[in-house]
Amino acid sequence: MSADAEPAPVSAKPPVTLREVAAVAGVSVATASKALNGQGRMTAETRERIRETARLLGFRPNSLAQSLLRKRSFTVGLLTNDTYGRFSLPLMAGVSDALVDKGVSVFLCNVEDDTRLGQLHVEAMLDKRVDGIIATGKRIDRHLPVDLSNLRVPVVYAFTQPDPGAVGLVSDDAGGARLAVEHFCRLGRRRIAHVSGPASFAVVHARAQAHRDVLEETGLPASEPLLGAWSEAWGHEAVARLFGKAGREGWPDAVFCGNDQIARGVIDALRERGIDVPRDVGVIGFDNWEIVAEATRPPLTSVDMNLAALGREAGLALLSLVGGQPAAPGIRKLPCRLVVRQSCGSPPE
Amino acid sequence: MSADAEPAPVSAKPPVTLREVAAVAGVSVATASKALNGQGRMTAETRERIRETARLLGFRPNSLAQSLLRKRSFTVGLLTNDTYGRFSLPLMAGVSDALVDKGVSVFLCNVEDDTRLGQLHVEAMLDKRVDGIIATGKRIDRHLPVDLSNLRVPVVYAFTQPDPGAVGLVSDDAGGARLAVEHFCRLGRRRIAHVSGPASFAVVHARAQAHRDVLEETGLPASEPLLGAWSEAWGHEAVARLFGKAGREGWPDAVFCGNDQIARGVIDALRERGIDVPRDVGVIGFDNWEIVAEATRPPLTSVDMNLAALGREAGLALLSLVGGQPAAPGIRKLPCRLVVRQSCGSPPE
DNA sequence: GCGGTAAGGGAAAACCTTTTCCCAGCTAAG
DNA sequence: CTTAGCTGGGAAAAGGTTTTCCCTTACCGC
Repeated sequence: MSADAEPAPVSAKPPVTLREVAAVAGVSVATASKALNGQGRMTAETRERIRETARLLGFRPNSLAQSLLRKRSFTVGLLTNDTYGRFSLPLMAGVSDALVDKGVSVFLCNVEDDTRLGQLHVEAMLDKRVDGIIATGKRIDRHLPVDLSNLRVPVVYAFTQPDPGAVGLVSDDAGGARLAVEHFCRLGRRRIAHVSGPASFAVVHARAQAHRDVLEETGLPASEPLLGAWSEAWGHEAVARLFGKAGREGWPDAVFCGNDQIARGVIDALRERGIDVPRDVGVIGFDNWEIVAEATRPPLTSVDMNLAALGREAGLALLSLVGGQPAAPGIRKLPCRLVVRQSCGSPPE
Repeated sequence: MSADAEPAPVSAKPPVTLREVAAVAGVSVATASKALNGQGRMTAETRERIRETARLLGFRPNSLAQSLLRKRSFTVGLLTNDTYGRFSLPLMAGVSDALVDKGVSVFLCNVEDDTRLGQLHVEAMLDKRVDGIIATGKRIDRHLPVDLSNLRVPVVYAFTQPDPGAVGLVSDDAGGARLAVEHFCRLGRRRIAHVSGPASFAVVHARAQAHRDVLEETGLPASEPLLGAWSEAWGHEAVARLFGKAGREGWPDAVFCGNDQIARGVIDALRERGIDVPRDVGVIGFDNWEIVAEATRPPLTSVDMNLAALGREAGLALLSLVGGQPAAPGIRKLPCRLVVRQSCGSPPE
């Protein structure tokens, strides 16, 4: 029983190889390979016999060996600096979703804001012969802290600032803002305020401009956006500014907020002042961060950036680049959608 | 100029191989390999010359070829069903952090709650010859929807229910609860209530038991936990129950909440009733979800599960298993820590 | 019966690196 | 001078698969 005495490592036997399949089936490895890949010529019986043998033995081809030869690893790298963020998660899920059933796996690399770490990850990915790289971040007007411009593999940028001449996918913030403001217009709101984040964010200006545009197109009174922080506290303060002055006449009857946290602050502050949402004032947020939007009282209508779809598109775009299809460089904007809940006056059907 | 006319694929030349380095340095590939890996015997000059050549040419060894030979791919798979969750992110960051400087990359696989998808991912990972797998989820008392019990590679479970006989790492919820309740005791709070999530969660019972234990040890009056949902709304309702009865004497002077959202609801509800936090009632949450804890007024003291550390430990544990070290099977509980802010009465500092 | 052709299958190179031997040359001891 | 031992370096196999040729056999028409 000496065989039994062997200290089984972690677990049993090595994987079954094509050579073994061929031996059992009584053919050469070449024939076995061709049988399993549907290549070459042989009788249907031979092919079927080999296939059956492989199935019986539980043969699975060694991806490493395949990749070495084919020069395709069926692996891509996903680079992000949004460690804890809620933007990268849906995006990653979308990427993974688009790739999994093409047999492509995703290396997740978190580079924080550390150039050295980024370099390290990129080199590791290239060493492992990824077929391509998706770069993603936490805001669309900033570069990742790592240079991806002259790599041997294609790169797609999603929700982060692309290099010039590269393929980039971002959400259409202006379009999203239009959705919100136009929704208010349709509901008959006349004085639509805009409370947003810091002026250093490009999206703040894009959304503010869309807000202005819609007001003008609709013939509503212009209103300057209030810029502050991406926080509940700023929502409170903005309400103090907007609704501080006496005389309801000057008050807005709708507030479009730059994110859901601001919106949450706005709604809480309005309630504290006895102003009813949505009767007196409608509120719409941005990001559709469900856990916030649904906990808000009343539940918050919000603009969703469709990040999972963005991720899917990024995955598909990368795949076609890897396949050799030239993709049109430049930034492609994907539409947002409005998720209507109860904070804007329209009953959710 | 026919060479110029060639449609450059995506980008230039193939990577430089060891063979080329050897040719340029005027040695055999065997010697080149040994020079770069510090193996074999040769004059210092030869070794240095080869190294320099490799550096000059920008040689990077092909991981695929190395892995094929060494039977180590320096990749691991990370399986999760917590797509949008805030638990898996810090955990993943920890895992990645622990592995990156050992040259190990991480395949991120999101399996939702779909057995078929899980199977697909696991097979893809095994085909790609991952060295091991880390399984993680959104709660520690549920299995992933996929069987990892008889794989050819080691598996470590982190923040999810492990298979019997496997290595599992979870947060010490009871310990975390003790931290919170004992902190209240030290601050002189006498009537410490507990508002938690649904009874179907194991952690709810573990934390409730710890709460009871500390009260008993300290000689404080017992109090039954209030079980509900993981939501702000439940926090509001719990306050209505706890503080509804007339006569302040029966009111708690501290509430330990099962998560930060409940705590947020509790604090908001208390404020609406004119009960001051932390003067009249101290509140402590669980999870230390910073974006919520810091937006709460006052900022919320909360128990942090140290998920990044958990992830790091999981990564290291897996690595040692891969290295052949037998790890003690069973569940290891990692300590939580209390992050003190202003909601419990102790000034931060 | 012969030439031609197509079908069925195999040998071997290729992918890139690591590692085990082995060899040639030299030195030092006997 | 012989032998042992060491030094510096190379040849070749190994790892698992794919793919390009090539060879054999059988069949067909004449």
